[in-house]
Amino acid sequence: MVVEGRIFVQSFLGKLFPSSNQQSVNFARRRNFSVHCISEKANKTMEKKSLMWFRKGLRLHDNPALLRACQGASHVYPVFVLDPFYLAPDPTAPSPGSTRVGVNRIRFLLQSLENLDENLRKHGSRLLLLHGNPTTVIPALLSKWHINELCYEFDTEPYAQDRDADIKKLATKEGVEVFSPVSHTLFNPVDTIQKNGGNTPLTYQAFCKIVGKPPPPVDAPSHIPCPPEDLNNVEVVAVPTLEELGYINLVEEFSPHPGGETEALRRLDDSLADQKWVCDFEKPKGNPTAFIKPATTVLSPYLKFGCLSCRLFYQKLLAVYSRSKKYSKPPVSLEGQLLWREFFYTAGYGTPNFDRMYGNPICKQIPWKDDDQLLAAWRDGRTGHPWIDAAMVQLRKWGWMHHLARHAVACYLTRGDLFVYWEKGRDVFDRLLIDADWAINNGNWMWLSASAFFHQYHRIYSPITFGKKYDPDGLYVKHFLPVLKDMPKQYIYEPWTAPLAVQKKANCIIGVDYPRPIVDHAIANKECRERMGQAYALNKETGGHPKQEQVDALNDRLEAQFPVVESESDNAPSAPPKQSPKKAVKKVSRSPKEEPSGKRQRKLTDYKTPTKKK
DNA sequence: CTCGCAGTTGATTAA
DNA sequence: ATTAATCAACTGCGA
Repeated sequence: MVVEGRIFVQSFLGKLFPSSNQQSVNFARRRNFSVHCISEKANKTMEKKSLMWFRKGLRLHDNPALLRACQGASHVYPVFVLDPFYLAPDPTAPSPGSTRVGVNRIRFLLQSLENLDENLRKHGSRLLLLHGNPTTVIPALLSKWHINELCYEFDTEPYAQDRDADIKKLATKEGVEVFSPVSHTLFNPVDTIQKNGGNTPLTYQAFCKIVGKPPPPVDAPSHIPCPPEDLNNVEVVAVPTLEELGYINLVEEFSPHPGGETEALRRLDDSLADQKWVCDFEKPKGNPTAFIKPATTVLSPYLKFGCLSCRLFYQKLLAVYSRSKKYSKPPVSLEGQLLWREFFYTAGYGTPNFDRMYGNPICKQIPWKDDDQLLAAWRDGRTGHPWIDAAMVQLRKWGWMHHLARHAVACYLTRGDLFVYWEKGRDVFDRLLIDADWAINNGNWMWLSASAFFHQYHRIYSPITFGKKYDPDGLYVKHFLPVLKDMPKQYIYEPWTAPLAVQKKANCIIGVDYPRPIVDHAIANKECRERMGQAYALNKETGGHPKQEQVDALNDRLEAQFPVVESESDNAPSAPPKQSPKKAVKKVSRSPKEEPSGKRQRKLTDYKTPTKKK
């Protein structure tokens, strides 16, 4: 994959006019000529007509593909192709959105497109929006509009690589010159891997040593030749509204982060204006429960869609640093965050099957559970652990949560408590996050599940104490889980420990209005660590590459060691769980003997009381 | 003033 | 980019 990628990229970045293609050579001569006589009444065939294909990179600033499209062109056609599969409502999905994407990210995309159109119109141009599958639409447009240059930003994701390879092949065959520069990332992952002797750097340190300084951003084009009035019967559409796409009666709270280049640049300047905050920034010290004013820049969704150039961000950030004698450093600094992004892009580009466990050479092979009930409880914010559930509700409603909240819920789903496949959690994030980014999301899920990059599987975030240490009053929980808004703060992270009278007074009966915890963390995390220990041992024995049968066999042994017991009558003092049968409380327990709820209850009651002993 | 006790803080460590 | 247990060191306070 790496080798193929390198050859592929060099073939169109290194040589602008592949000599193997006679038509391109001819075109190159014509184009050089046309630059000189552009103002003359030149023959129509000498005109350069460029199609600027937007995918990510939804911006005018630092957009080398757009800049190139504009150079010496008589017409530039700025195109975005809306894929109906990406947009169409899926009524069977667990939350509003299409099969692939939650409604927040669709909305963010539509806002970004609207803003891109506005910004193009300020230059006398406009966005040409079409519905369809880009693999068929783009080649059709090339011939309909007699395009002779196709420009788009290089994209390293596997889906994009395949799509772009097909389109480039077709375009080149038709004599269309293709220009596809790197501008979504600071560095070209191809170069970085090459600099590292053909090996993908798999530690942050190694990566940082290799890369050096990124190139500066390029200017926005000063002049954008407009597309002609006559589009040769090609139907373009206005940016649709959510309602027009079929999203009606949406009741969910919307993301407070609107899309668009203009908003991105405003937020960038806002964030960087506070020099002290920028220079003191240390990611691990951020407060994941801060939600009115988040503890980070929240520029990630703008970077994901390319509303904001990471190179502009980097340049402006270093300008702020240069005005200060002291500032934080990677990996924890803001610069460090941009480098983490690059690190995962490079790892994702250079690693086969980066988005899977099987067939992924850097991923520990672990017999995770394929338990849809546990997964659904986690996904829908009804694990019974308020800190986890609040974070998952924030994800669904806002399409965003703080990095450390992502750590907490990812750890909980995988190696910390539920032991469910990291790929299942990855899918949920990929659908709901407005900043969902293929490389970063997969990289972080492997990190948090101790499948790759990070291996200290004993380091488990507590679903009770981790949130509490940042927000002892539980304001974050109460905002996203209003059912708990009247629960006294000493019980807010463990409401099942509240006496029934307290639950009644708070209008929240545990097991009725809010679920009981689906696992006892004290027991579950112990079991998870045991499972991880055995899985790591198997990986070690087999040189890191156990066969699938060996993983399955270990799974069978672990299932025998840790039988799943359905809870019988729940005679805890705080009322029986009624709710739907789907919510059957599953307990993870070392042995059935430990099951009596009296004993379990005592363990779970281990919280600090404010009362003093005498 | 000192002692004992209870409770806190911080470093260390094992899981 | 962890937590909980442990222990030494320390604090506050009443006797």
